[in-house]
Amino acid sequence: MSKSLPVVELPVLQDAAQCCPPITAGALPVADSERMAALFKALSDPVRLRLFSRIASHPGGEACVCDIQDVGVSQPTVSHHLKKLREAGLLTSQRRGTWVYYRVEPAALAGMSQLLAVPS
Amino acid sequence: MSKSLPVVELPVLQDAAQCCPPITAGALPVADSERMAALFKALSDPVRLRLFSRIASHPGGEACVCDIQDVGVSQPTVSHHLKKLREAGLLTSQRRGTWVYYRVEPAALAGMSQLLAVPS
DNA sequence: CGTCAACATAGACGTATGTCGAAGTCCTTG
DNA sequence: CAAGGACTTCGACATACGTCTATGTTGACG
Repeated sequence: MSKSLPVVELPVLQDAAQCCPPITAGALPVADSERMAALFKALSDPVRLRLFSRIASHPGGEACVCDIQDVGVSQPTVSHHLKKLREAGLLTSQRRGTWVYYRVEPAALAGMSQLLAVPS
Repeated sequence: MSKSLPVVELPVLQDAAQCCPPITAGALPVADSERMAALFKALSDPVRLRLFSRIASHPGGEACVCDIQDVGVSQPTVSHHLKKLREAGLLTSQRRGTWVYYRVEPAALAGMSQLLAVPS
């Protein structure tokens, strides 16, 4: 356990991109519902959603924790939420020197977007 | 408390439709993050997501509980999940005779879709 | 009016979640 | 090598959640 960050781990994602047709197009199979529900669960906390939005909208497409950690909770809690988002496959992280940078995993975002796409 | 179903109640929704620009466009304000997180939370359970998809894709745009209740959990649990989805503003319900019909609230779906829209 | 079917509510129970303070890891810099 | 900053991990805690069985409520129909 002396090794450092796993760097990446997209358990849910896999191929969430071409995962699912729009939810209005047909009943979602069980397996897909579990994968997609895990993604939505990652966004189901206000603090987590704000962290995600800050990273997604950050110039350069990435942000270090120090850039986004003023969200009203303690720093360990921020770290905990970022871990959840990473484990869900919504973010990837990379350490560069002193700082750890997070960026959005485009395929995961695309998967959710596609599922919730409205007919027109 | 002898009255029947409230029929509708869109607490979160309100104007979730024109709520938020894409998450990639800027940091989400606290209030918006709370409203949108509540919507995602409603979809964060596999059973609930499947119920929602069944209603969303049902011919005529609506479905009675009897049409969709075979999702592997007990009938009260189905009822509980539908209530959660309704309270979140994702569904509306209407009793007609013996059956209760659920349909998707388009504005709520549109709000989430818009928030998760990808740049492309 | 009695009965049945469709659905909702109540209550209980185990588990998951969000939060914090304290302590640990890892890298930089003097 | 010592010190400090940037994060993460650990352990504890209160609360929320998903599920069930049992019980209500509501409307249709004989």
